[in-house]
Amino acid sequence: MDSIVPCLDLNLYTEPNSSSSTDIPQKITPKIEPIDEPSPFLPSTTHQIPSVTPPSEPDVSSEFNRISELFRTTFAQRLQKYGEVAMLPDVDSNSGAIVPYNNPEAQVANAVISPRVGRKNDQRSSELVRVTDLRPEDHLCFRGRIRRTRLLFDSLRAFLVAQIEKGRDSLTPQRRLRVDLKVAQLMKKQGLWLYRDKRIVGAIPGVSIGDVFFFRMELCVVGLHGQAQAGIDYVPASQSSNGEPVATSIVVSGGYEDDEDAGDVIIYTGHGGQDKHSRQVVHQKLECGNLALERSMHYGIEVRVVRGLKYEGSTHGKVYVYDGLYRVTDTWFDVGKSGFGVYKFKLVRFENQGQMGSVVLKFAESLRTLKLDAWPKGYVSLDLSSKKENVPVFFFNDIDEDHEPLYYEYLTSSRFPLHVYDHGAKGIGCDCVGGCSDICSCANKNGGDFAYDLNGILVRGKPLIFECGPHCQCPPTCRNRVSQKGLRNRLEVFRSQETGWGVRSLDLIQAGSFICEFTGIVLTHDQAQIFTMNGDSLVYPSRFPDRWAEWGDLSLIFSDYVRPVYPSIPPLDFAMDLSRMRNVACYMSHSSSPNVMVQLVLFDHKNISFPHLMLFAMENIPPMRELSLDYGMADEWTGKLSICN
DNA sequence: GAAACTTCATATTT
DNA sequence: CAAATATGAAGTTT
Repeated sequence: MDSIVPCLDLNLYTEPNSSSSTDIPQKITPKIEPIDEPSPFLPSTTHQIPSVTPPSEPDVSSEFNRISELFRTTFAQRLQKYGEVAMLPDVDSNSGAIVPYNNPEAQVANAVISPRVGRKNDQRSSELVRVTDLRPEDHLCFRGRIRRTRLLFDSLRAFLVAQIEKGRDSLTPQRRLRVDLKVAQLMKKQGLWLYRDKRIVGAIPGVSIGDVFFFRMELCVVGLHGQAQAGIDYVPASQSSNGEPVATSIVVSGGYEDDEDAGDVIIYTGHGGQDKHSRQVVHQKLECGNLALERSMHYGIEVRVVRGLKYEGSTHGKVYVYDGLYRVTDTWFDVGKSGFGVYKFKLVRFENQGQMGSVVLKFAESLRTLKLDAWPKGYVSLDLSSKKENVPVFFFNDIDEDHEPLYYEYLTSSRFPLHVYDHGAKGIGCDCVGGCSDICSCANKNGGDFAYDLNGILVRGKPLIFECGPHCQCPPTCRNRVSQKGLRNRLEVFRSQETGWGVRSLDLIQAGSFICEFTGIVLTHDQAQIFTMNGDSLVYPSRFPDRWAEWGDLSLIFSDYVRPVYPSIPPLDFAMDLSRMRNVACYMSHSSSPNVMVQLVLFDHKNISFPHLMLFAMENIPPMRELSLDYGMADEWTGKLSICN
């Protein structure tokens, strides 16, 4: 069962008319582009290929029409010739040619990621599998694996960025470093790239539609798209059981001028034919990814689509969004805008998939500038914080008339008992008048490092972080003030059928960045006792598990990694009263695989028993996706995750 | 806009 | 002949 299709004639793609190959002119005139290696679908006399410019000459397009026609008829002929044997199952077929995907048990076993064995040089397996019908617990398992992998990628990147920043002085010229590549390389060396032992056709288990990636390499690491640069990923002919390549995923990043992206329907340009400056300068050939995409159409193989989108706020102005599965429905040879031959592929999105992530991103972005009367129905309040936060906190409910969140006073920062501040200002802050550097006394309290990189990304979770604060001499722009500055993303409290209340963001939140504080009136142990007797429910911060330890846990990369234990702090012994004053954080739902975590921070006083509860993103959180926290509650799946590891 | 960068497929050499 | 090595093409990020 390891072959995807019965064997075909391996000579299918070699030039059938070998006698004529020596007649092909290498150069005719500077204006005419010879095709060095004619595809079998082109006429053997290639010197009639149209001139470079101008593209609009009538004989040019007619010549291309002729070639295009020939291309089509050759497809048809081949289909006629091989169609009856070369059939891969469609999604609903149970021919079994793709290694088992009708047996739920087998699917999981089949696609479980195991350490590479027996394969040399980190090569990917050529074995095609499709993973379907995941049970909820399977999905959680795969999701967890993706999550841990991405957590490692993101936090390893933050770590390396911080290291580089630290070693850099202002005199030496800045080296341009590709930290993303470094991260990918390190992870690959440790065998941490996912799905290398199977080629997955269709969805990657654990990757959801709408998942957002900041780096192209991250797509490789999670197995979504295996090419570091090329837009078409495929099983090469040499690895395929029948000698034919098969495409499994594409990235639509706008690098080709002839692409037409209408969302559900994409006219995708094949790759090749470009010069260093991404201009089409020669005709494309039907080979590599182009041929593979054509084969995927022939066999009805679904293709994953990732879109590269412009996005302000990303370090390089671009993000990648997984938009789901498409099928190739048509292909033809065309004259591109620059006048050279390009292969085109029509891709149509499968129905009944979730909304496209790229659409959600664009929608959330459009809300920035949209007039209020054009907003969707359901916005009860446009700012729960009444302008106390930097950005509005929206309140959305299109389900019922429950307006409860409106009835609380909004608290931007936790209110501690007065005695917490009762120590005088001596020895609290640093004296870095001109801005903080490595020798800053606050940095020293963190163990000699700043907890954040220059972009404000948390480098590594710690038991407690010391930020500079009101008692420091440094300016408010100091790099060591991140969580005290309040919201940066437009958050939204919303009514949900499943979770009652929930929180989501209208902005894309990058992994490792600060989201908001979890605020309330802080009660000492004794005060809390009295409250509990009155029947009021309180939140006990000590119940939040140490999720911070996961952010920046590099033990899989560096064998000498030790989990940070400094500074050691006593167990939290206070409660938070949310009965009158609260902020957006308390509406976050619980999850045992949360995308938000608690990091304790101190900045306006020095009592380590009463730190602020600051919330940071553990993943890249796309707009409109629900934020979740681990409140330390038992989870119904907890006992069933043993198949994971 | 140029340089740095990595992977992969294929071609070539040992 | 298999393994090692070289080359070119792919496109993103700084």
